[in-house]
Amino acid sequence: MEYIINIRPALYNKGYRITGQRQQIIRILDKATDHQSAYKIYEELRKMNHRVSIATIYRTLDLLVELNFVRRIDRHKQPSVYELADPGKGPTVKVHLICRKCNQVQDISSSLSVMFNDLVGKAQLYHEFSIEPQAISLRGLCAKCRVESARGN
Amino acid sequence: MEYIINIRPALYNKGYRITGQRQQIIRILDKATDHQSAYKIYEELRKMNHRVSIATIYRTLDLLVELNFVRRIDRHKQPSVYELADPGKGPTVKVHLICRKCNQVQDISSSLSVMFNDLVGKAQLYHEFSIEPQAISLRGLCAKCRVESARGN
DNA sequence: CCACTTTTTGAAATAAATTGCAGAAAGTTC
DNA sequence: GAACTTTCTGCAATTTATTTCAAAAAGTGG
Ligand SMILES: [Mn+2]
Ligand SMILES: [Mn+2]
Ligand SMILES: [Zn+2]
Ligand SMILES: [Zn+2]
Repeated sequence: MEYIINIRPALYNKGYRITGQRQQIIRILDKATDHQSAYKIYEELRKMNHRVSIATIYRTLDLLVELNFVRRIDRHKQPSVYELADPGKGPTVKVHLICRKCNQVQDISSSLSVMFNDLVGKAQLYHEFSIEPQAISLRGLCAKCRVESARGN
Repeated sequence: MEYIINIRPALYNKGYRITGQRQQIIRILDKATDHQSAYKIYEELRKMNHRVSIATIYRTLDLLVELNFVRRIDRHKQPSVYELADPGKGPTVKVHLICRKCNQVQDISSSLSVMFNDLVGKAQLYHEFSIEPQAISLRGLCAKCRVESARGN
């Protein structure tokens, strides 16, 4: 909620401009309860009669990901989806389970999430590679789809 | 080495056909010491006067990934690269460090790799989600690029 | 508010990845 | 190996994502 309040000065301090488009895009992500694709954000804004191009959505999401305000969740052969990263609050790496059949995106439990973070921290130290807050996508089959594909189909 | 020997019967048993294109693509992956992109494989085969289309390369890689013979390493804004998965040999999930500046792909140490695998196993049990052997991409800055971006530029 | 510099934007072009479809090749049965 | 069935391939079309570039907007300092 009111995430825009935190991002605005952060953008400003780095010399990025506070444009209407950027604010609207952040607002959409902030209000959303589920993960959003670039195109979904685009449609949403057009519905509200805001003037944006899809290119701006992609560029803004790229920027927010680079600044670690947003995580990109990569689904193969499906458009990526995005979520706010809430820096400061807990683990920075979030793990998602992506079903390769129904494309559903599921968050991993928070305790496992903490363990993943610890491990990523170790990898960072060992390899002297600064890993950035982000989404890890684990692909596979969800319980429902596994049952379905087990019995034929 | 001679990886094709293992894949051939596996394909056959699942009703997939052993085509010249598939065998050549597997051979390229097998001989390669580094990670290969679809286009690189395409060029390689054309150089050797093999008749293939880029669409077939993509389709074959998709198939091999689905059958867990190959891992897809996703790099954002750069074509994905691929490596043989060597099922049977050790951990099934491999973690890669991808530098967002120079796009270099680095393998994680094998001991950390084992730890990641254990954790992925736990996630699989807890969420009743069958996670498939694959590549996890961790994005960030490699040591070299971090130094460079630290001093201006 | 005006003049000025720098960043950002939309629209269109381009690039990368995917898909539809008709012909070709693989596998099967005699 | 001919006839037959099924899968696969190449090509072209399409979709999705990215980039280019001139015009617009944001920020700065009168
Ligand atoms: Mn999530
Ligand atoms: Mn590797
Ligand atoms: Zn599913
Ligand atoms: Zn680098």
